[in-house]
Amino acid sequence: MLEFFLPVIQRALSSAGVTTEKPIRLEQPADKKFGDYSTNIALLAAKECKRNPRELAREIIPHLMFPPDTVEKIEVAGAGFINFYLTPLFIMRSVELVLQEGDNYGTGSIGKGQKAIVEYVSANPTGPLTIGRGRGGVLGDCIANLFETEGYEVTREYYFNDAGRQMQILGESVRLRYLECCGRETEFPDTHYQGEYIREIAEEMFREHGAALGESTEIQIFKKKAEEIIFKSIRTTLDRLSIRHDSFFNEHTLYTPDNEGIAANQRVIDELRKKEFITEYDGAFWFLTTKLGQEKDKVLIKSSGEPSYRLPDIAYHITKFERGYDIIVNVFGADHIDEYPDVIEALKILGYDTDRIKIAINQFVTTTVDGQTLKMSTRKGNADLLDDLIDDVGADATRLFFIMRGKDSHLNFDIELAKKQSKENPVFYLQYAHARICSLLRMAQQETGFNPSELAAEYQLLRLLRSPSEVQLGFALLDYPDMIKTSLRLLEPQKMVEYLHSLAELFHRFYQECPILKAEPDICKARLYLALATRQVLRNGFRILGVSALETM
RNA sequence: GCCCUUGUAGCUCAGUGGAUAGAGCAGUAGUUUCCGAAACUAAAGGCCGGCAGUUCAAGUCUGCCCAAGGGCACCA
Repeated sequence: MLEFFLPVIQRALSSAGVTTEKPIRLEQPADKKFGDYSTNIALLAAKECKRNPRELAREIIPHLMFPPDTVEKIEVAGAGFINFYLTPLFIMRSVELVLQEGDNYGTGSIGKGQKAIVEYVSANPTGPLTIGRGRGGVLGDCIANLFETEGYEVTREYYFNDAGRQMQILGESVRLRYLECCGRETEFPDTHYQGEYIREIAEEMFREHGAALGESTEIQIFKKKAEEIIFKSIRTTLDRLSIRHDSFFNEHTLYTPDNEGIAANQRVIDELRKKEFITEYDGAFWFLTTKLGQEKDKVLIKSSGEPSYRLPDIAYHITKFERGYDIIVNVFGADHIDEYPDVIEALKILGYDTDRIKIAINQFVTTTVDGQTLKMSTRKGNADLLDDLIDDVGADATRLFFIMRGKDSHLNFDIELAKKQSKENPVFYLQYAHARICSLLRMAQQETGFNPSELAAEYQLLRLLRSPSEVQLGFALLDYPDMIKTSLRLLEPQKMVEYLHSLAELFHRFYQECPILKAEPDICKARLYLALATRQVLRNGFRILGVSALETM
């Protein structure tokens, strides 16, 4: 609806000679008596022109030129709001629009010709995915979907490091477990990976090689094998949730010299040094963040000569700019929250446009069973695994639960609720609405020979739909494209979940109040149209969220 | 001690400086000769953590305080 209203309001303002710096905003008043849509632009502009807001609003209204049969009434209300009331016919034409555009309904062109990169998951292959990573993974996947829907060319990237110290420890952990398989006594340090999966990898190696690797202290072979197996398991888990990546970026490439013999990491050091933001002391190279008002400088190259994680992080982000992305989105968990400010500062110093970088941080997940919060521990490796959660509640519930709260909220994952087959469970409620429509259409086809594809000439029947529950449902359909834009702007798929829930609710009410197959033929057809359009929007929304549209339940 | 996030109905949560603060769930009272009741309707439920401030207008912005979670390495 933004696309419908904004140009009209814009033109009215200039034709009425009203100027304002403020962006025009269109909102849906909570109370329908204040109209279907409302804008406070007169209030905002009044301040700038030092005018009475209500007077100003009254002056603007005659300049609002809407196409015929669309806006029924325009009113000034309250302190100076301009409220718009749509005609029922215009609202019901949303049904026609939805059916004509089908799977494309809701797609937009904000990102046309632009490239976006969305980075998510990015877990190093040191162990199976945890539930916390899962939330970030689903969030990232949905955000990537939203960008695609708005016409961006999207790259979904996974950044990982298979060369660092943690990976050495991983290799060492496997080696020790392997020696145990060979019947040797070992001491397994606390600092090493405790999980059962380490033992499983060791056992597999023992099956393949017998005790032959026991004499070697070289851990490379253990590390390699562990990486291979763990990465495979990570990808299998992601696959179960339909989380895809089309690019895997190995941090190691940033250490490797390019054509000119200089590694990306080194370039960052060189460039920052030119800007006088690098100093060497205590045997290490420091990024002088104290010059930016921070308490401490940050180490970029340790005294051992190895880069700290910050250096490759900066170099990595530079590659995102160099690879020509217009929008750079990073999705990560709250535990990485302190990472990005330094990266951003460094990029700013180096002259990159950091406004193009958007960060989506998701808060932690706790799981509750019977109201009891399970304390998760990676060490114990118990209730923490994403795979176990998917086994328990299924992929659809896992995905939807991860994004049905704002990403900034700590998520309370109620396992029992996720399994319930009733309206309390939002996953169920959404899918039920879809299945119910499918069932209705199947029956319509049987009993009345209803064929959706043959009705193209009968859109005028929609004007028969005038009852509140019909009009409200139609109105909701109209809202879907704006909802995508809002979700995208806020990097918040939760908005979409909320919208779809209310859409499902409106459908259930309509279904309850309006007989469909028993209505007289023309009304029956019009209502089937409405149901069909609702199903289409549910499907389109489900696709963005990665939830399956079940035909029966 | 410092930084980030959160605090809104019994519970889980929406709320983009605007109108009488909204949903869902639970609880209460209703609704099946009838397309999926796996659903729907209605009433009820509030000191928006607290105190000050900015504004014509504050749940929303600012400051301080309280509480919960997370982060504060030459780990990633």
